This record gives sequence, C-alpha cells and structure tokens, in this order.
Amino acid sequence: MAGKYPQLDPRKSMLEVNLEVLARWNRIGIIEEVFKPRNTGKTFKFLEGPPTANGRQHIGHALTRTLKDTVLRYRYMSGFDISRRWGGWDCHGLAVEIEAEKHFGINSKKEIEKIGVDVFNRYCRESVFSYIDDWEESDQRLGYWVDQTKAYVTMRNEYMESEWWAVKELFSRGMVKKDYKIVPYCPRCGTSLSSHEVAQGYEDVKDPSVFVKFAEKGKENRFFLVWTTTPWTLPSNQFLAVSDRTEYSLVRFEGQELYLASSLVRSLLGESAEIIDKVKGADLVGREYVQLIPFLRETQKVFRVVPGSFVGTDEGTGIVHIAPAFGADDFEIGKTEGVSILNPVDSSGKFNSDALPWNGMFVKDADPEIITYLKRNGSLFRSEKYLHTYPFCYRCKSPLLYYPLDTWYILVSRIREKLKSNNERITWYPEHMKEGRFGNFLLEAKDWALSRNRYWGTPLPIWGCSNGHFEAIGSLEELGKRAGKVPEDLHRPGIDVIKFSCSTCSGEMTREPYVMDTWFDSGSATYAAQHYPFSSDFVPERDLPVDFISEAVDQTRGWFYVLHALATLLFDTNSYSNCLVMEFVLDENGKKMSKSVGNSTLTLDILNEVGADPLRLFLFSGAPWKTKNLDRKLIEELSRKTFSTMINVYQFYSSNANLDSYHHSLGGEPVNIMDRWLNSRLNSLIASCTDRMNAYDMHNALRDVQDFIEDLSNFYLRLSRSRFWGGGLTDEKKGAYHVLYSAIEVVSRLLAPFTPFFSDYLYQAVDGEKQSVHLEAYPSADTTCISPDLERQFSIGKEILEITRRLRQENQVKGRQPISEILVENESELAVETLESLKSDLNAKSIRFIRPEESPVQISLRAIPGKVAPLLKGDYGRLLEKFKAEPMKMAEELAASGSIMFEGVSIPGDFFEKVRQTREGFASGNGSLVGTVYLNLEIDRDLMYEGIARELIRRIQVMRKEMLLEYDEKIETTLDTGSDEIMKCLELFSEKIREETLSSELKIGPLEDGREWDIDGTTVRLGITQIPVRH
RNA sequence: GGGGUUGUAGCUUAGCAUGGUUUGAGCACCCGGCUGAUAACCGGGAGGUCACCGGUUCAAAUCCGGUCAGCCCCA
Repeated sequence: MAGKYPQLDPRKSMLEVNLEVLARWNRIGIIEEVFKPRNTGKTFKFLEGPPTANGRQHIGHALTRTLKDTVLRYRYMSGFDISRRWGGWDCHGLAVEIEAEKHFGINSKKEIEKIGVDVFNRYCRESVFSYIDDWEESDQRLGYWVDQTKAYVTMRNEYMESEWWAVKELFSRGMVKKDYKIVPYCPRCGTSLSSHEVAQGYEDVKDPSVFVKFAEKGKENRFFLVWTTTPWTLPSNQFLAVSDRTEYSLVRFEGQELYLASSLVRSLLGESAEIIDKVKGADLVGREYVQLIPFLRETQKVFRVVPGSFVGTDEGTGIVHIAPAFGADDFEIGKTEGVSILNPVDSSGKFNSDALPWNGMFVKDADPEIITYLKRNGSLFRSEKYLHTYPFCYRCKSPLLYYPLDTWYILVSRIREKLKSNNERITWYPEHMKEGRFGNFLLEAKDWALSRNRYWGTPLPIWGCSNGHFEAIGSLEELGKRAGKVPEDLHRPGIDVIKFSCSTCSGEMTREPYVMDTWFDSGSATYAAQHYPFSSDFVPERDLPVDFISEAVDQTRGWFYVLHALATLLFDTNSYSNCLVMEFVLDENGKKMSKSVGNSTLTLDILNEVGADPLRLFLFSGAPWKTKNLDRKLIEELSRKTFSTMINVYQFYSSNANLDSYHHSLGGEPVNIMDRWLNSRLNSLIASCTDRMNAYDMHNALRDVQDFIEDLSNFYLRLSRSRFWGGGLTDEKKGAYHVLYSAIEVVSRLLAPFTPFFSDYLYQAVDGEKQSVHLEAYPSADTTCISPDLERQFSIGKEILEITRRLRQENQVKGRQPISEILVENESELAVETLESLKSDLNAKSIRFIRPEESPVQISLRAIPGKVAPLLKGDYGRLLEKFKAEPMKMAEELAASGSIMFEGVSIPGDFFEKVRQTREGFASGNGSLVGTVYLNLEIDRDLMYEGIARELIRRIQVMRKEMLLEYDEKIETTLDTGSDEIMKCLELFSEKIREETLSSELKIGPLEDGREWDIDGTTVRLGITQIPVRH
C-alpha cells in the first residue's frame, strides 16, 4: 500500500499537539534552518522592538510576538530572505534601577552612592536578564521564531559606542544643546523625565485648591485674589500675572476689596459681591504687592503684577501666582524680568531653607501646613479639594515637580517639518495613526531631553571644562586618543573618572555626569544593533527603512517616535515603512491588566492552559488594533472550529484513502463538478489570502481560511461522502481524493503563519513534501481553476439545499423521506451537474426550474387594514370572514369591476393587495440569492416505501458501526417483522438495502436475538452477522 | 480643556472608503432533527430603536453635524 496515512487522535489536546510538534522541531533543527540566510533575491527587512527581560513575559508581549512572527513566517514562505530576524533586549533605564533599589532596600540616590555606583550597576547588569529563561521558554512555546543568539543588547559597549557616534554627530551639527529649563522631575528618582515618559503617568487626583489674598502695597484692605493647586510653591512667589486684555473687577466682598477677572466674579463670589471698579489687565500691570509668605529674602524688582499671555479665565481667578522656579511659564517670566530665582527646594523635593518653618519637609507634605499658616495670618480666602489630572512618575508613582535643571537636549523641534514629511512615507495599520495620534504628535514635537541624573544607562559622551567648553566623544578610539585610556566597561562609574584637557583652553574636562534617556537606546536599534558605523554590516542607504515593525499603541510616542526621530536626524530617512499598531489584551471583564490589580496573565500560564495555536488563533480574532478581552470560551470555540474540524476532515480523507490505497502522489484531475467547485473555491481562497497577507490584513486572511474550512467540512464533505465509499479507485474518485488532499495540504500552508504547530502537525499527517510546512512556499493561486460562475452556482445550490432542509423541518418531512419534486423559481437555471451533486441531500425525485407563471401558487386578495377598516368600521370583521370563505369569488369580482361591493359599500380596488399563496400540498421559501423554492409534499406509496427502506438501511448501518466493522466488511442481515408495509417495502427495495449495507444476504424470518427498532410506530427486529473475510 | 479612537443580539463579530430588498454570521440559550466525519452535524426559535439626536437624500448602520459613553493620548 502506497504511503499509508496515519490516524490522528481527535481527543488529543492542542497543548499536547503543540508540545509534540515542538519536540520534533527541536529534533530536526528546523528553527535553525529557517534562520539561515538564503539568496532569494528579495529581502524583507525586520526590526525587533526590544523588551526588558527583568520581568516575566505576559500576554501583551505574546500578542506582539505572535503578530510579528506571523508576518515573518508569511514573508519567509513567500520566498523572502528575512534580514535581521533577530531579537533585541532593552537593558538600561529607570525601570531596572528601581528593581535594583528594591533589591538593596533603598529609596534614594544618596543611598545608591553610599552602596557604590559600581555595586549598584553590577546588580543592574545582572538583573536585566533575570527572567531571560522565562522569556526563552515563552517564546519557544509560543513559536516565536526570531534568532535570539543574534539579539542586540543595548548595554554592550559596541551598542553604546554607536550611540556615542550618533550623539557626536548631532552635537557637531549643533543639534545637541545644554539648557537650564524647567523640566518634569521626579524627586524620588532624582531625575528629569522626557515628555514621552511624563505622558505615561497622568492620573486623576484630588489636590488642595486654595484661593489666597495678596495685599496690594499701599492700599488698605485691598487684595489680589489668586488661585493655586500647589500651595508649596507660594513661598517662592515672585510675581502675579494677569492677562492684559482681560477685564478685571474690584469688588467689595465680606468687608474687603478684591481684584479678580470680571467674568469670574459671580461664579466665585456669588451675588453678594459688589463691583466697585472695572479695569483692564494692562492697568494692573506694575502694581506692587506685599510678599505673601515673607520668609525668603526679598529680591529686587519682584512682587509686581506682570502680563502673561498664558493667563486664562477658565479656572482660578484670572490672576496667576508666579514662582519662576516651578513652572515653565513662570520660568520664562523670571527670565524676562531678569530676576534671580527663589528656589528653596532641593533635588529630593524637600524644602532646604532655614528661613522656612517647613524646612526639611517634602513639598507636597507641606501643603496642609502652609494652608494652616495662611489661614492663621488671614491670607487664605478659600480652601477646598480639587480633582484634576496630575503627572506622576510612571515608574515609582511619585508626583512630579516642575523643576529647573540643567538638561541636555536634542533640538527635535527644529525638524518638525522633516518629521512630518517623512511620516508621509510610512504606511500605518490602522491608517488613522498617520494623521491622527502619531501625526499630531509630530506637529508639536518638543525638544528631546536627553540627559538623566541617574546611574544605569548609556553614559552621555559629552565632556566639559570649567570655562564652559564642551566636546562630544564619538568612539572608543577617540576617547583613547584624548584620555590615554578607555575603561573596559563604558558604564558608570568607570567612565566618570576619565578626564582629558580641553582642546580650546586646555582646562581639565570632566564628563557631564549624566546617562542618556533609555529611549535613545531603543531608538538607535536600527544602526546600533550592528555597531554602525564601526562595522560595515549596516548600510543606511540599503538597510533603511526597514519593511516592518509592530508594537502596541503605547509606543506611539515611545519607540515609534524615537525611531522615527533618530532616522530623520541621523540619516535623513525613515526607520520603517510599515508600522502595525496593536491594542492591548484586556482581562475577561474588559479591564486593563495590571500586576498590582492582579489580573494580568503570563504568557507561559496561558500557554500551559490552552496551548500556543489556540492562543494565537484568539489573538487574531478581530483586528489587532482593537482591544480584545481574554476569553477562554472564545479560545476554545475558535480552536474547536478550526483544528477539530480539520482533524475530522483529515480523518475522513485518510481512512478512505487508506482503504482505496490512494496516495496523493498518484495525482488525479477533478472531474466531478463538486470537485471542480472545491478546486475553484480553494484557489479563490489562496488568491484572497495572498492579497490580504500582503496588505497586513492578517486577521481577515485567517477568517477567510476559517470560512473555507467550514465550507469544506459542512458542505463539500457532507455532500461528497458517498462518492468516496466503495467502488474501487476510479478516475473520478482519484480526482476527488486529489482535490480533497490539496485542500487539506493548502490549508496547512495557509495556516502555517498563524498556527505554526498545528499546521505542521497536519502537514506531516498529510505527508507533505518538505521536512516541515515552514519550509514550504506559501500557496500560489492557479487562476485557471477559478470559476466565478461555478462558485456562484454552488452558492445558489447551497441556498436551495438550506431552504429545502428548512421546509422539510417545518412540514415534518424527514430528510430521509424522498419527495417527488422541488420547483425553483429563479432567474436562471443551474447546470444539471450542479443539481445532480446536491441531489442526495435534496432527496427529491426531480428538481425543476420554473417561470413565475408555473409556480404552484394561487393569487388571492388581502384587504389592507389601514384603508379598509376605517371605511367599514364594525363590518370589517365580516369582510374578512367573507374573504376566508370565498376568496376566489372576491378576486373575480375585483378583476371584473375594479371594486368590491360589500354591505352596500363600494370598496375601491386599491384598498386591496394581491397575495400569492402557495397551493395546498406545497411548501415554499425564499432565499437571498435564489427566488422561491417549492417542495411538493405529496408522498405517494412508492415514495413512502423508499423512505422506509432508507430507515432500515440507517438502522443496519448503526448496528454495523456498533460492531466496529470495517467499512468494507460484508454481513448477513435478518429481518423480523409483522408489518405488511415493511414487507411491501422489502419487495421493492431489498436489492438496494443489500447494496448499501454490504449485506450479501437479506433474510426474512423470526429472530430470537437481534435488536428491536421502532420505525414511525412500527416494530422491526434486525440481526446482522459478520461474514469472515479472507485476507 | 484639546486630539485620536470605538460604540451593530448576552458574548465575539461581518457590513461602513463607492448609501439601495427584511443588518449577515458564530458562540451561548430554548425547541426539533440527524447519525459509517459523531467530543461532530442539520433546521428552527428567541434575542438588534445598528449608542443617542438632528441633517443631506426618493432611500442612511453606511455620508454630514452635534450629543453621550468607553478606551487611549495630550495639557
């Protein structure tokens, strides 16, 4: 027997299947095989977005990885050489440092320095890969095929050296500048945050909201009313700002005089406030006031009202308290007014001035005390809690302060236009990212704060001398030349001791004591991963932009942005040309997963629960850019519909092919119309999948395959089953086998990018040519096999079948009972062959297409209630009775006279509508593709006997099955009954019964044993015995 | 406050760029059937104001404007 197909155990779980296939992959080294470069002449350029392996992999990672993996598998099967199918690891940053702090049980920079930066960083280096085993196992089990042995690692010297090159490049172009600016600052971490980091930490909180009174100098009992949500900044107040165009009122309220914006008087003070005077903001400018909290030394030119364009009247009083140390707008005013800044707060967010009663307190903690102070000395006007969104450190949750710091910037705002025009060349999935979230962000791109006052990161390669000269170092070689030595590890603290003399003034240059924003690391992945420009492996002109990247939507202002910014800055090109943006996986209730809430799901856990392929299938249910709730029932359903159905299809194929000694190497041409249809349908599927996959429309490609599987199983196979039974291996049957084989084999290939384990399992079973389905080519459609007409015919045929089934059900005519005829009223007829193939399930002696006038209907009339009832009022009921009694007569009357006389009233013709009524003895139904289908329900005696015969056949088949007989084993059947009907049936159909049940004899006679059956109320006893077969 | 996005049955969704019979499916539920693929399968039922309001149009789930709600992003 040529190539016996194995039997698959349908009870085997997908988890088992996955593990089994994984073991095989490892045995045959298939993964390594796929990683080998190949010269196919076309390259697909990929870039992995680097995660950090200092925590375990969760289902969100699994989603990105599945998506990327599917794209890469598809491209590989499509003949691409995939460049840089490598992993990558993000190693630096605050996240890692915070874990390290936890490890050491510390909470401040002081403590880190006490432990020693070397000790601290050594721990960071180790901890970065503390969960690498979990990641490796998760990836393996998930089937994520990227080469981790070649992964880029951002903490390696080579990687950092490339970044140094980039910094120097930008520095020498004047794109990197140091500036004293107000920056979002985390007092706990002691470092500033970049705008994209701040963006991740907004939360709704209740803060104190205070209205305070600043006394105007030289005026008795007259105040400026001011509002703030940060009382702790009040000791640092230096100015008040007003909008010079806004109108302000001086009001008398509760025995005092207050200035505030006119538009806010009523909402803040109510009706009792008496307006004394109205002035423009500009008139207030220059007025002086008494320092509110007089502890800090008064500087000159302060405590005045100044104009501020940013002052609004949406909230507050229209008069804004200005503390230049703690706000960007405030800072600008301080600069414009040329005053030195009052900053009584140290870098850990605590007051550090002896002059203040709150010295040593964390500023936010001092808020209530300051409020109490204000209340006591009568400056507090009103105090309440105010709900607003406030930024917190996205890592440690401390409230951020806006704080003046020296910071190194990349002047990204200068290249906004370029960023925008390069964005035009990116294809985004979904499309709206381009003009929407990403595009909008580019329009207002801020300068990129590059420096961080931290420890574990790529050191900023800028040195400076006491004369304010700065130099950037762009390579280890350069550093060696300048300093005479290079540390073995570029990280702090080793690099901090490297000094050299200034090339301008010969003064000693020390390194600016910062590390770089981690986002610079990941944003450098394009070039730094291959040690550009020190190695020639990476060639920007050739290797940029990469074809495809994908991450979750949170990377819009993260990785997507920094990649884009750096490619534009450094190479004047794009980093990537296709970007697929995913949404998150939420928990079963649609809530965001988070570790702290405890509803997050680890990749490995869910893999152990359901297996990789079911999970992957689920991750492709619906568009990747829509959130999905983790739904185990859905996973199970998808899995069953896809995998179990295909297993069933395969089982059918294999068992029959084995019986017939058929192997697909024998080939076969589809002759039967059903086979030709399946072949057409299959090739249409390939064509649509190819288009969709190319357009990154993967979830719809998968859905197409799933629809095909449904069709294959529940239409093709259901109707074709009998053609595979018995009768030897005819040419037609060979054709059928071959088409069915192709369908299974092609499905295994179409599914391969999505569900790599199951596809290979199926591919092996069906005895594919290659060692693994993943070495196969993606199927290509043979358009000569596609016949839209044929597919349309079958769509209609399918509908006729469905309507027939429905009508049978409604009229209690069993599927097994043959009926005399089916009439189809349709615009066009179906080919005889098409109908022929449906006939066994239609189970009718004839099926005909008819014109409307041949339809078994009678036209009757129906009174339109809305019209007739108002006319006849109470007599309406009797009209209906008359209609029921003599419908034809009424119709004739209307046809003759155009109206109907009833009880002396003439009812016009248009008060009636024509109704087509199906004639007695028929049932009818309509479809969306096909017109009306009529079933002739009259069952004559012949039909009835044939129906009984089929009932008998079915019972015998059940018994065969219960005896576990092989499909081709012969039996001897005995039938015992007292029913004349059944005897009569046997007279007519015993031959047929014998044939269908492989009974060499059908005896009639009394039976002691056997089994008793009830056929529509008639009792029959049946016995079968096996006839031994000679092998 | 600004920007983006989503809203179709209890759940998962198709349809929406190019308006056109009654908004299609699957799951779950209920009822019935089938039985040589059977941990399948087939038919039916119930379940939708296509978030809401308005506009354009002969005609709107679809186009336009607004509102509401969720999510994300920004201040």
